[in-house]
Amino acid sequence: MVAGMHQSARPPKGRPGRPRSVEADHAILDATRAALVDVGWGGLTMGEVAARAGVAKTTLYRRWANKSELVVDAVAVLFDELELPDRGCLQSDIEGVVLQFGALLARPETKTALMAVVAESTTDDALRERIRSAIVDRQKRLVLLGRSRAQARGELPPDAGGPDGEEAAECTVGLIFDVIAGAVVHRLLVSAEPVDADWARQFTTLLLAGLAGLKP
Amino acid sequence: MVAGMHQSARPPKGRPGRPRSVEADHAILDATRAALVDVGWGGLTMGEVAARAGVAKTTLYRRWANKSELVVDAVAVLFDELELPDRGCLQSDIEGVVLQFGALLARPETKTALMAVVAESTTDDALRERIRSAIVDRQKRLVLLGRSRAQARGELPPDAGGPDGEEAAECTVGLIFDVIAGAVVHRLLVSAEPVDADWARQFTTLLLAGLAGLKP
DNA sequence: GAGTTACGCTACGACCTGTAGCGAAAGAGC
DNA sequence: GCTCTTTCGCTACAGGTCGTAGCGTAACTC
Repeated sequence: MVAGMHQSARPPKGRPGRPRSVEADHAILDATRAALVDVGWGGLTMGEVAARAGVAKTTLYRRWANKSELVVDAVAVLFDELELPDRGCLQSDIEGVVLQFGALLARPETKTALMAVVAESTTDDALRERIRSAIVDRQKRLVLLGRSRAQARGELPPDAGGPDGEEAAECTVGLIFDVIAGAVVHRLLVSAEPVDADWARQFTTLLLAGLAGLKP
Repeated sequence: MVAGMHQSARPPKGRPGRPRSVEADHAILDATRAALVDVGWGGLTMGEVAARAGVAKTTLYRRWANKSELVVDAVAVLFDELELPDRGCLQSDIEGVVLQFGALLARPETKTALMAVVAESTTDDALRERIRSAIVDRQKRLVLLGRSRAQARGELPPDAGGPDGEEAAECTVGLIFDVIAGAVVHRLLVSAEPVDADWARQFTTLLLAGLAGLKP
């Protein structure tokens, strides 16, 4: 389990009253993922999650306002398993993380849930913020790490030292993140084709060399 | 209006019986888009669409099996407006289409609907096929056109003539499509930041020159 | 005119949502 | 131990949506 929980309120302080059951938390999130596998986002209901978790429906509503927020927390922990392997060169590092991300998104829970909550977040600002803090922003670390590692190896130029250097670097990180994550998501969910070693290599080559240098 | 309709069955043949009302078709699709703007995907109901269109709810169900299929047809026509401007060089052509695609995805109808139907399609094969034929495949023409135009200009190498040349070319087109569409979608819907001229230029530069040549 | 199909309307059972009220359980502080 | 506070499971509920069935009527073909 990772440091930060994403729940609405986190009362495990030394305050009076019966504390919230941590087992119930785990049971609910596990049940949510299991139900997503079986019935998908469209068929998921709060009642069924409660039944699977062996918990009253009211308990769910005491912690999450609706289905979307629950599902975000249920799948968020899966994304924390991602890590950047050190394979010695930037190309291999990127291929590795692309394959990991592809494998994660190929799982039925994440596949059906991620796009759904993103869709819902277009009309729900609180949900978008929750997605950002619980999932998206946490994964930018991979881009930052890979970037600094490549800079240390001399594969990428170091950060510009100028006054706007830092801002430009952050902007570039966002761009790279959108390109990598976007391409993998689109390949898997829209084009519905697998993210395998061949595709990862081809994509990474394009990312590193560009269209101009694609066919040497 | 574009050549092919995407409806389930298209009976305007010379067959007996009362023909389906074309005005009802348009009214329903218009009402669907309008309702998407007002209430978003989550708040959209078949009953409301019917009421807005001035049509009985049963009429909707006679043509579309569910909300997802209706929405796919409602937004599909918007994507046919995309076209590849001829601005003289590959970089400008790509920037132009990226900006167009970004503007289209920034509209509230498409923003809230596209991800939702894709999410639903992960557990509904018929829906995925409908999305593919009504939206996705139709836009690959842009990549193909831009590619052949760039080849004619000498900006990209011509198709390999070998036995696997055609297959490799098709594979590359798919890759480029996933990268462009994926990056724009991710930027707009996940990162929730605008696709403006600056970003389009930065992204296109990365796409053409690659990470290696990003900061000259 | 006969046959066929689409339309609007109403009604309906099944389901999901989100909330309220209750008594019981599980902690903190004294 | 005792009180206070909060959570828990349970039941019940109003409101809304889904998708279908049945009916009489409208529109079109042959």
